[in-house]
Amino acid sequence: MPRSSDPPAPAAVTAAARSPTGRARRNTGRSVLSDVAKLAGVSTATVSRVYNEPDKVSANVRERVEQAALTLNWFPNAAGRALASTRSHIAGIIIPTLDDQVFASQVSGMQAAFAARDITLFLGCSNYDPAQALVQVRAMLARGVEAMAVVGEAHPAELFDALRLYRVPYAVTYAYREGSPHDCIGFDNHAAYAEITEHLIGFGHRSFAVCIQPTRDNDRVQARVAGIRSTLERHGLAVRPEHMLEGASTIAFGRASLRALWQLPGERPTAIICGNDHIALGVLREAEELGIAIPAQLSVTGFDDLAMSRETRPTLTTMRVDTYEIGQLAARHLLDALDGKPARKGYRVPVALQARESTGPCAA
Amino acid sequence: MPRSSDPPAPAAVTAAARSPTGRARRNTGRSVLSDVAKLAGVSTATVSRVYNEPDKVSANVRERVEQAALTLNWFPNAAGRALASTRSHIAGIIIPTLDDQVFASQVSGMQAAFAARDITLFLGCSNYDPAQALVQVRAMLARGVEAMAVVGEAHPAELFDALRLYRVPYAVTYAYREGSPHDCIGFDNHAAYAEITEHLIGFGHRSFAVCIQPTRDNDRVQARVAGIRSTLERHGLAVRPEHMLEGASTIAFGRASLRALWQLPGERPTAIICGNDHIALGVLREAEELGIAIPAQLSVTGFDDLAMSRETRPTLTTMRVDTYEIGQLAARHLLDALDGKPARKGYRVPVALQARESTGPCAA
DNA sequence: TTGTAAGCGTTATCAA
DNA sequence: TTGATAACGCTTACAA
Repeated sequence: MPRSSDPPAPAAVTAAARSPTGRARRNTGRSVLSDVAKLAGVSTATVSRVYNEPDKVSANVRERVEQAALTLNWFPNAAGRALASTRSHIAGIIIPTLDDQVFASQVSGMQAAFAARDITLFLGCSNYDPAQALVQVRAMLARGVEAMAVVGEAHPAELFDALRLYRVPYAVTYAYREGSPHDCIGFDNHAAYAEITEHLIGFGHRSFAVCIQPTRDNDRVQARVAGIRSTLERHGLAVRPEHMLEGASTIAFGRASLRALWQLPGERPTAIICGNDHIALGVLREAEELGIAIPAQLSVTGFDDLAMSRETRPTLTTMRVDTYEIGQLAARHLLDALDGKPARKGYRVPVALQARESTGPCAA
Repeated sequence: MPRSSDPPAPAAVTAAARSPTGRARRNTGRSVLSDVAKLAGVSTATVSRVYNEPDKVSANVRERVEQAALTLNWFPNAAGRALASTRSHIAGIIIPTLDDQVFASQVSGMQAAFAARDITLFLGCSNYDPAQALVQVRAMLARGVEAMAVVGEAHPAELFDALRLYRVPYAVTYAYREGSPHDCIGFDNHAAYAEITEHLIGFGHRSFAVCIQPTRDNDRVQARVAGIRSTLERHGLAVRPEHMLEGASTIAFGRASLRALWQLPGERPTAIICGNDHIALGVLREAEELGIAIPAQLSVTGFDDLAMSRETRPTLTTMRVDTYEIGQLAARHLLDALDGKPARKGYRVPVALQARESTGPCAA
């Protein structure tokens, strides 16, 4: 066989490299397992064992093989390995976007936990588009992922169907919902926003505005809005339609929202519940500009507890969530599933309200 | 063959599934290409063509194959495909950490650009540890990545040797250095900090402090410090050793640094150059606490131009870098290399100084 | 345009 | 403990 690592051979070999009807052998310059076997004077099976079941090989042989591999600069090819075994050592995660720190750190947590078990992570971003998420999941299945994590439940049924059809263990992250058909690893968005709402109602607020991310195709945000609504309802309250604003999770949206709310005719809200700290920071900033006293005239809440939120004047009341931990827990949950361990249905990760200066008694 | 998708067969088949000396056929319940071929009544080659060179197949046959694939719920297995062709359709990127937005958005840019060409991205985080970076690169090579991006040049020689040995096109991102042996796609850290320093010198500052990330194993930060130093030197100036502070890129480090600097005996700096906006935001915040007037008493600069930096009082002078674009450019550069297009040595991405309120004339 | 069959680099079964 | 070899699921050179 005309391998680069073979001993020098007559030119005629080139012709012999062609099999009767098959194609010519490719010459990549890369050594393969059989080269190592030849150099070490053992069979391919033995070389394989050295790397997969080392203690089934005598120390002497093992050393010879490792030496040979080193000289030839060889390491196992993952595609070949995946094909021959049933394991790909690949897991996948689909997140909406890396531009949001909460998802980035979730990926970070999964990555670390999987790496400790020699599993590499395929990353896909759906850009909040269910269709893209489905495409990405299909691509990952084709790549033979052994496990998958997807953010949220708001995905096409085909997505979960495919995962089940191919028996790939998966977890829904970031969101935890009682009664979900999936293994959820995250927090209860509904409860978290109910808690925020109660916190404000406790201060005597009765007129609320909400500045939040787009609800479309986003079960987490929908749950949050539902949490706010049902809590208010229990107190005989509701958010006026014109006080319900959806937009990007940016400082700019927060600023624009407050300005718009303040220009509206009629009664002004005394509390604004924001979809995250970026939006809330924008509201705080615009309030300063408009001369609105916080919390005297207006209470503001965020979500995520960015480092910045402890530093603003006034400091921001928000909810702390450990997304890195969510990633780690999800990875461990999936690893357990791969190990055939009895599976828990999921984990509810706790959130912690950080009551700070931006919320206070209602003046009105 | 005992495939789940095969027509019902006599029980005897189970025995026949064993080849004379080989192992039994695996029964995964998953259809494979040959199942599709059988169902469509064509050869395996034809099925393959339908997906790889569709116009070499008659419309009639193509339709039959696609129908069969649909019924069997089949799609090509990436490992098999990678093994048979020479393409894996995988690229890799190694970044220090996802916790820093600049790297997260770089990954985001690469991901998008690669996805448009049907290439999936393997993600690795080195946690600023050269040894981990090397391990990750090796893992990616084993997985058959077709191209790689690594952040920065400060990596073990073996890392780049391995990449070259296996002829995997790679790019060094985030940093651009004239005369680098690698294809660099990023900005010139040295020049960027030289520009910041000149900006401050132009305001008459002569006593500087630097609050920056750890320089160890980090060529980008080293280049920044060198940029500051050489610029000062040209003006006969230097940073006193006690005014040179290294630490995490956090608000907390910024705050602690300013407090420490202000407690130091001797002449105080009139300008502080920070390694990024987080640190600078901390300095700004602590200055407010300590009653230090900015920029009257002290000028402060950041780096990265976070959205927040436009919103603080005073607003922060900083440098804008488009890291998402760096990711996109890197991906395109690597795609060009894969396409065999004439390779540019790299790209120098521009940075733009955002002169804002936190810098001004030196009062001293 | 379509079919045949070797070959991609491993693992795993069975026999020695 | 080690070796021989089929099989993993696909692509591709060549023949038809």
